[in-house]
Amino acid sequence: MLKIGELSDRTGLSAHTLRFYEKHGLINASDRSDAGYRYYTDADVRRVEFVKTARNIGFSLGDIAQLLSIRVDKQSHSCHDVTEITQHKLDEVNAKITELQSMQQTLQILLDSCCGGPENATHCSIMEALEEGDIRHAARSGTF
Amino acid sequence: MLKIGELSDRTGLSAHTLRFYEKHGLINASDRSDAGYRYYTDADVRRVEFVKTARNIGFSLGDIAQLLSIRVDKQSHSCHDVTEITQHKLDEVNAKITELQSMQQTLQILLDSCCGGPENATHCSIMEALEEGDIRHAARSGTF
DNA sequence: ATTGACCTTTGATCCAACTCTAAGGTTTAT
DNA sequence: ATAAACCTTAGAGTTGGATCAAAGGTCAAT
Repeated sequence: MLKIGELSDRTGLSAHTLRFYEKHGLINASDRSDAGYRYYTDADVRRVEFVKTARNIGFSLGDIAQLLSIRVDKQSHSCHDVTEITQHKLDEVNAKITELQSMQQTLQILLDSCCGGPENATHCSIMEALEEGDIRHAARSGTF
Repeated sequence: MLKIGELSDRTGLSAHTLRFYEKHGLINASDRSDAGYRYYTDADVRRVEFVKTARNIGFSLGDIAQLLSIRVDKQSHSCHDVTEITQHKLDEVNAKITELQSMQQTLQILLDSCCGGPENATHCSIMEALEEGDIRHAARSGTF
């Protein structure tokens, strides 16, 4: 049985983060000491590693909660359930990429249009473009 | 002279957002009534439009603050100053795209590996991959 | 004069995923 | 016995960009 600090060492996640994941229902200590110390088993370690892998791929904690609920009862879930979550994430990622590529294009056009030199900015074409506001295909929705 | 609601109508930004921008130093009312009502000029409208355009491209409010300080004194700034901000943003966008493309690849590989059918998830290859944790090139850093 | 639309301010709330603090209790080694 | 290293909790703070609420003041039209 590992204490939280040992689980932290084992998984590379801070004790803070592990407690945070617990609060959000992703993990749970298999046992507690009389004083309330969390004790973890090897199965708990594997669960944390699963969470870590999913998080590294880019799944949200909400997605991961769903994946975990499939994990504990694979019999009652289908491959379709799993691909649905995965596909949804992929759709999100693709949408974000499209948005960022649009920004990228706009920024590149702006950069190409400006000399970038030590001349003063009185006639800077980037500033003029921002002033005009006639910028093509500027995308925006999420946070960046 | 426009009141904040009129400026809101004119620019499509809510009065809330306009006050928020003011609090963050992006804009300012040219005048106030005795009762404290904000009054805006056409120059203010142009400034708000500039902010809107820059924000639509993807610049952060901090970036926009810098661009605005160039805008009010173009003489004292160079094209280089402007391209530096723009290039920095482009670098950020490119980094984010790279990260997302890595996620995209991983997710696509996962999807390709799974039948996605009504079979139960006992041998689902996505679940197995998450369990193994041997997923190639999973990227992660910023928020997504 | 009163209605209703507008305006003011400060400060709270939201999102995600942590990250940290305060104030204290426990365990282990010396 | 005491110090170091660990653990506990509830709750606050972080980032960015809003968005809203509360509680009240003002203005234009009727």
